[in-house]
Amino acid sequence: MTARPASDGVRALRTDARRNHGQILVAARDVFVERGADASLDEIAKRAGVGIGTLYRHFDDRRTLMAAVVLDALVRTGDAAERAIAQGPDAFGSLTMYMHAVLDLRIAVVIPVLLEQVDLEDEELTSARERGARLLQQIVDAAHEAGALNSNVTFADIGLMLIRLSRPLPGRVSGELNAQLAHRHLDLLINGLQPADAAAPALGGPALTLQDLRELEPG
Amino acid sequence: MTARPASDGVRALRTDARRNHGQILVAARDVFVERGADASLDEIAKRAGVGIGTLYRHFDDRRTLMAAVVLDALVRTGDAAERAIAQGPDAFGSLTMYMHAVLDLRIAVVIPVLLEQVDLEDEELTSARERGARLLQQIVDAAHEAGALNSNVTFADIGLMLIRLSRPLPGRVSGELNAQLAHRHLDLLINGLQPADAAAPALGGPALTLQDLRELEPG
Amino acid sequence: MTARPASDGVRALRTDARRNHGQILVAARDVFVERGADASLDEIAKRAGVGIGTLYRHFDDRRTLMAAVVLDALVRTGDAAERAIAQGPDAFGSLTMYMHAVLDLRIAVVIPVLLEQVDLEDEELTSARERGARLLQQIVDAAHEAGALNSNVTFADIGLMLIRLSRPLPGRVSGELNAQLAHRHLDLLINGLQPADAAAPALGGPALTLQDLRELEPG
Amino acid sequence: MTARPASDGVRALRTDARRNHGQILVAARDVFVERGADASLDEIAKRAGVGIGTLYRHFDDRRTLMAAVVLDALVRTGDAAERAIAQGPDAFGSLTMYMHAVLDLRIAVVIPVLLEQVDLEDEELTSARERGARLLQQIVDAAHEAGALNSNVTFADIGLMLIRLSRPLPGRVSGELNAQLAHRHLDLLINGLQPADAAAPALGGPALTLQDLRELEPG
DNA sequence: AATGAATGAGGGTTCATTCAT
DNA sequence: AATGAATGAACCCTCATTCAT
Repeated sequence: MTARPASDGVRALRTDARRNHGQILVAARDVFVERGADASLDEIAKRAGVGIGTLYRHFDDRRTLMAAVVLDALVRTGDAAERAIAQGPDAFGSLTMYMHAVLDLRIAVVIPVLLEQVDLEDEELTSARERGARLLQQIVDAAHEAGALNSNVTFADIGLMLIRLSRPLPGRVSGELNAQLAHRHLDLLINGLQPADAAAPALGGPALTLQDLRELEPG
Repeated sequence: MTARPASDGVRALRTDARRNHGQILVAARDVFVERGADASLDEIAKRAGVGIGTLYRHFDDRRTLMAAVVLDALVRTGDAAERAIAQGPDAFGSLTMYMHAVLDLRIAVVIPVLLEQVDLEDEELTSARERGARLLQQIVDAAHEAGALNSNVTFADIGLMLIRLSRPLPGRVSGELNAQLAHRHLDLLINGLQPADAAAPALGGPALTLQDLRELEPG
Repeated sequence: MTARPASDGVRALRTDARRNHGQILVAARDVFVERGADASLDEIAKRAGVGIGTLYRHFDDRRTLMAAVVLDALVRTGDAAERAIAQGPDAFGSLTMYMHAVLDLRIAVVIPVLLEQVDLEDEELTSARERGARLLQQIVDAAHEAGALNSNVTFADIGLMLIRLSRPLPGRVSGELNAQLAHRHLDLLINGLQPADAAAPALGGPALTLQDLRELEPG
Repeated sequence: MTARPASDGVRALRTDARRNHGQILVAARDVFVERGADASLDEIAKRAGVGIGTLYRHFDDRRTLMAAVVLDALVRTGDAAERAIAQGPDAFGSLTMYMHAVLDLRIAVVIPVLLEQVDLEDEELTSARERGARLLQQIVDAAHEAGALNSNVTFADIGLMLIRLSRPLPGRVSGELNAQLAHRHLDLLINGLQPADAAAPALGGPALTLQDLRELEPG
């Protein structure tokens, strides 16, 4: 009943492989966020500290790797939806909590970046997408029923605006600032541009001036 | 009144060159919009009906070409601002008119696409940017003074949201639908998510369902 | 008579190893025949049901494996020669029996495929080759002595024509058809192109038309 | 009516390009014959004295290059058929003249080597193939009608035997020797293995001994 | 002795840029 | 000034071989 040495050996190897798998996934996510969907796989391998061949052993090709990164992000997004449903103070509160949570998942930025090139036939991916969609639909429906959400606003509007807000802004915008601005602009969307009634909270995130903007740009 | 022969020759050449310059610029804009910032310069040259060498004679390199395309778009954006100031019914009306007009400038989509890779040191570009910024600042200030715009909302918020809204959505979204959704989402931003008071207009653009979304996706 | 436990363990391992050795050899022969000399060793290992590492434990490198496959084919070819000598109706009959038998050894196709890349220094290989050569020489000599074989035709002519006939034809030619055509063309060689005297047997194998040929081709 | 300088310039450039085109084609033919259909395109480019990019400018990809090499060979084969028809002493003489001529076209060896990987949809290729087939069919028909060719022997038999005879033998066989052996083995095929009647000519090419063969082999 | 993960060189292909004409 | 051929670096991907377990 005691594990034999050989068995130990095998397990150790698998541990290595699993570590590599994880490292590649993390590196891919980071590099895709930084460099876009065209990032070099060589750079990802280097960042993960493995050879390019190892990357290919773990992921059949570029699209497979992208699909894995997207899958990871989708699963986490679904989890966020469940938390928002469970913990939101009311229907509209769940909706805004969900939207901010998705933006907090820095991982989510890869979804719009990679979605274009990924194989949606993949079963795991499909089911993660459907779970996420189902949960968001549920959140939207609840907000509609509570009369808290403009009845014109659909599930797709929420999803697409999250994609717009998740995308890193062009130029020399740091990840940190990107995240702050995403939340600020989400507040803007929630409140609308016109002056809020007294109860509405102030916008979060930095109120950039023209000068600030200029300094962010590449050159 | 009659030009001398030699001068004719020179002037004729310049005319040719100018025509080529314009054709390349138009082709570049179109190709960048269609294929993204990574489009092949060969394709642009072909589309413009010139050799790749001619393209390089007119634009030192890829970034220079991109800068020229962006400059053109910025100038048109500035023009739109002037029209919105002159023609808007009131301060807030000028602001919304400006924002919709920028989205209408299909050319504007190249700004976010190309901005990342462009040399902002360029003098013409800088001055076009400053003119545009000055005019937008003027519009924003007027709306603030009229008490029609949430005082937290800055010039940068407006500019960045326009960038977010201008970007083509990922997936199989046609140019047409992209434009409609941009306007719809701008309305959303203007009104906020919560139920509007009776006076607010309905959202424009298509109210997509989950099913619609799915059909747009690649795969 | 009872083996000691320790010895059992060792012998058991050797049995395993021997089984693997054989499986790899069979898989290599099949894969080389199917995919040509460039076949991937990974595929061979998979086909043999072993890890690639195991393949390399048994065969130092690609050429060693090829040499082993060739050796096996050479041994069988030698056996066929012995049978032809023993069983042929007469000297010329032994020769034709031998030639058809070699073509029947589907294994023989690997000889021309692999011969280019194999290390002929190998001792076992050399001796198998010499045995085969000796036996064929004996067959040829007998046919010459019987006056049944054109005296210009040498051992090498026979051997090389067998190589030519064994090679799979290019294009979408099935293994089955390849075999039939090899035999047909051997008959052609035996009889010559000109009309045979009445006693000569008809050609075996399919008489392909131009149309048949066209359908065999890739594209 | 005198050519203008500019026109000269253009023509000169085209001359360069045409020279490169030809050089690449020749290099490809040689390298494919030497190294087989898997030869590295880099080596071909190097042999032709051009960069790899130049090779790709002239030939879209590997298959296109192969198709061009094959086309060239097919055209020359067709020409040989026409000459054999015009110059042969009689029907059977035209056939043997044709067969020897095809073997003389060292170029023809690339046909079997490359045929597997080439796009037969190509129009030029198709028409060259059909011309060649038509002419060979005509030669075969004439020989049949003259009663000089075994009536069992079809067009396809001739074509396939030429493919078998054209293929370079495996091992360290020089191009020169390969050619000689091909002709010798063609004579063998024409005459058959059994002793010829007095009128038949002796075999051409070297009568290799076992020892000769051994020295040809790799190792 | 077996395993299969890791490696990295090498091949095909694309494309920005240069340069001879 | 226009042309388009040439170049070669860079990228994706495959596979023979090594090595830790």
